[in-house]
Amino acid sequence: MLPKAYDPKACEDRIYQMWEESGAFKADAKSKKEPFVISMPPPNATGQLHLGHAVMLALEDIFTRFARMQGKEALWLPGTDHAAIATESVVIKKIQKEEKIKDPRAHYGREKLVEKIAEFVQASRATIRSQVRKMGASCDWSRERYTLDASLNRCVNEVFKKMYGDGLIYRGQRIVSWDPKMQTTVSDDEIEHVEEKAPFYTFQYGPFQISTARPETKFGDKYVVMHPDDERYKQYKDGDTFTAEWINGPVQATVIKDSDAIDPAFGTGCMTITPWHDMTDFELAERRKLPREQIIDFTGRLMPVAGEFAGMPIEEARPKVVEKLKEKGLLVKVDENYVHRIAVSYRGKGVVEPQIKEQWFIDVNKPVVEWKKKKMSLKQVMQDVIRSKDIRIIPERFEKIYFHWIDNLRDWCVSRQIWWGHRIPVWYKGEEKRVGAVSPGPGWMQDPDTLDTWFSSGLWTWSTLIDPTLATDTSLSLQDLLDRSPDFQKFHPTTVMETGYDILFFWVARMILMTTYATGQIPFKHVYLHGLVRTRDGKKMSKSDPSTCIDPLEIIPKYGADALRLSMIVGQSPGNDFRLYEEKIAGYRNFINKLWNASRFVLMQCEKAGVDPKGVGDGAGVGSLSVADRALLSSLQSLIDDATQGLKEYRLSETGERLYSFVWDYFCDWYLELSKGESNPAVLVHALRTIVHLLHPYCPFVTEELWASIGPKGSGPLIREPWPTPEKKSIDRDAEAQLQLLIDIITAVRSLRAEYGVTPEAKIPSTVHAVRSGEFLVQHQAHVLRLANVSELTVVSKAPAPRHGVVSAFLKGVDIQLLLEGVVDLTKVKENLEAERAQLQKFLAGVQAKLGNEQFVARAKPEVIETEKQKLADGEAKLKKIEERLKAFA
RNA sequence: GGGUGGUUAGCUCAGUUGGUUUAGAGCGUCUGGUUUACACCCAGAAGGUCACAGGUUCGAUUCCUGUACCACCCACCA
Repeated sequence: MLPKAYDPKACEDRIYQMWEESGAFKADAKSKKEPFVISMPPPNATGQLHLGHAVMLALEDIFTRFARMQGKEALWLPGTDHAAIATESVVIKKIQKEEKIKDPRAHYGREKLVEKIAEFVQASRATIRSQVRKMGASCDWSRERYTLDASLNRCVNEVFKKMYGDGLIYRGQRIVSWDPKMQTTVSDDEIEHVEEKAPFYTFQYGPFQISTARPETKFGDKYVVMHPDDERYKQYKDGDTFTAEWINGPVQATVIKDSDAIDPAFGTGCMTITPWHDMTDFELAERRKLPREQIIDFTGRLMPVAGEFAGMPIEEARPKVVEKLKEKGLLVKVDENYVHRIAVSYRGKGVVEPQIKEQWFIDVNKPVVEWKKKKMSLKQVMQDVIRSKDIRIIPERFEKIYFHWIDNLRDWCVSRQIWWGHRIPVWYKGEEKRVGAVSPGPGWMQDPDTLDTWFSSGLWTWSTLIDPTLATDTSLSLQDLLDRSPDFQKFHPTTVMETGYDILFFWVARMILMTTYATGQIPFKHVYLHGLVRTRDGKKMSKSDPSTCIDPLEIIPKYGADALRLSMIVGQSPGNDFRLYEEKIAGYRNFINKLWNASRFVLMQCEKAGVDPKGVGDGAGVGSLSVADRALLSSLQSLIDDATQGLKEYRLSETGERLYSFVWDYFCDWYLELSKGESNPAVLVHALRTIVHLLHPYCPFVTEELWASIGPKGSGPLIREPWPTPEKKSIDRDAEAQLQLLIDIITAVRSLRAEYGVTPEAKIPSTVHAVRSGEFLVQHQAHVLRLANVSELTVVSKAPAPRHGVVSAFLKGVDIQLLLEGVVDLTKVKENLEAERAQLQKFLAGVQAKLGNEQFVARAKPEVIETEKQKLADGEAKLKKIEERLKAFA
């Protein structure tokens, strides 16, 4: 016999091990079955799993288990990401703290530091692996990958080479966002904008007044820009020169008229430019072929051009420069309330300084990509796959956001000045340059930079499917690798990419870019974006604040992985953030326990009847069915239908709720209660088996544990069981309607009891007393019941302590319709019926109008029209019945 | 500055192309209860002008327009 409460701690690890050893997670590339593939977004190998990962794992596991049970060849490929900047900065900080080494890069040198990072990553990957298992993730560990694996590195190098050959990768002097703290370039997407209040100074610059929040960059400014239509400056012409007294003496300055760079309504309407340290200024300088000069070095200190300020860090120099200009009488005014946004590195949190550097870029506008028999740019391909619906994003609104992002997309800077990552496969010897993974010979030096981490993760859906043994054969081309890797052939494109909406641009867009280019295929058919987990107060969960932060590793032992999974899935809709807190998780723990106890009850009934639950065979020995049995079997069919349809359409929350409500509100509260009068063990077992199947993707552990007790003899684990299909022959709407009527009557009697204040001591028999007295009427919907008639029911009730007095009678086959006779208050009934008729007629007219509407019919899906027609038919039948009954009154 | 989402019961949220939902759930609150699984339970109750203002419609929480507040994203305001 099962214990009184479900204990997840005692089962989960054992069950997971059983699944893993049974080979159920392992996908077969030779299988003839339709593939279903998810590439797990690889967690950063920098530490621990958090709730964001837990949501991802729960969602993807549900998709995968459902597909597997549906008979698809399901592959869920797990892995980890080397997370270049993030990892390097974590390890450097760690060394600084633990080993008290100020500059770990200088201290250890490249080779040794990379080794140390690799060690750290090894440990972290092991932690993550065990944590993913704790969530019950049914992923194929035999195919686990890591973004720095040799075979993935091969793919990175091959793609780089191909892009270089196509002229899509180029090296150039461009303005980039430089993180002086991490000493590397960061990409546009790795920048956060933080609001900051800073004094906004206006200075006299020759005859002009210019404003700036960054006077320390202004040493080399020799151009003053204004809008060509600005009336205030119409006496100046483009190219006019003048001499202005400036920070370190007079400068020769030139007037520039430009309509793109300047907003005449802002400030004084004119500005000086600093092309080396400002994006807009850089672009203007590029257009006009203006000279540019570096003012701030790569460590964030002023260069010799600053004269007496040279060598000072920015924060120190700024007030001093202002002071000097003030002394010279050039400070016009200071706005202390000015608020602007400063760029901060997402990872290192250092203030980003635009700098001009030689970097590697991917050209997103060059139309050299072969796609659908046309030459397109990377940008165009990225737009095309979404616009043509090759890839569908869920929820759809993110498509708009995606397009907007692409419209503003500029060339992607892929080189990083850090050591942890894929080394750029380019070699130099004097002026010569070669692209390749290995040195072309003596005297060649490899580019010291590494690639942006998203370069390799952009290949994730397919680089993970390349056969690692083939990847060692350097004679093969990229196309050969794709053609000859069985996994790639079977499992690509993947089915669905499930990830947080926060990395739509970072990652999803980049996978589309890299994969379409490198393989000629889309990386995935669907993108399912989940929301971010927040605290009860709607704040972001942060590790730095443990009071608000829920750690999945503390929750799982306490409430079980199943409860955690449900709490993150039900009540959550794609693309929207959701709040998680302990009471919610406890609520689903209660549900798991309810299911557990319902199963105990079923097993007890079997024992009582001398039936072996494992011996219950589908179809055989069911015995005679009561109305309640038929109603249950019938509603199970619609449940299967709804669950299947819901999961197919990724409506996980709704489907979870439907299953929850079926189990608790229907199966437990009604069917099991009715079974206390008289039970049919075969039906009980059959129903429970179906329920456990349908719930398995959501809560795999408890259902698997129950399956061990109720599954047929000789059956394998639940994870391998086929998904239930509805049986038409079990559908019995009459039985459902009759049971519903019974439920309605019982409910009505109960509320009657409450209304007349029957003493609590009287408990259930009080219902009977009330009924027997014949004084009370039950008014329910259009029916007014005289309870004297119902009193008949008590006679046939034989249950020792009937919880629902009327129930047993029902099971004995008393025709419920009889109860409706002997109506007392005829006028009331008539009124009710008439009201119901009026409402129904109105409704039917509405539905008819809808079906008659051409626009609706043209736009609606066939199944929607079907349901509308069904509504109409049902309504008309009901109306007919009402009419008949009304006729009786005449 | 541009864009997206949100605003439904004390709290957290559902609500599938306008009507059979006189607005639903979970938690919390209150009342009553240990009954052949389950107190991680059972039976009930209270609690909502579906943010506001207009419009379309026979009918709007649902569609349209505007307003307010909240959140997020994007952008080169010096």
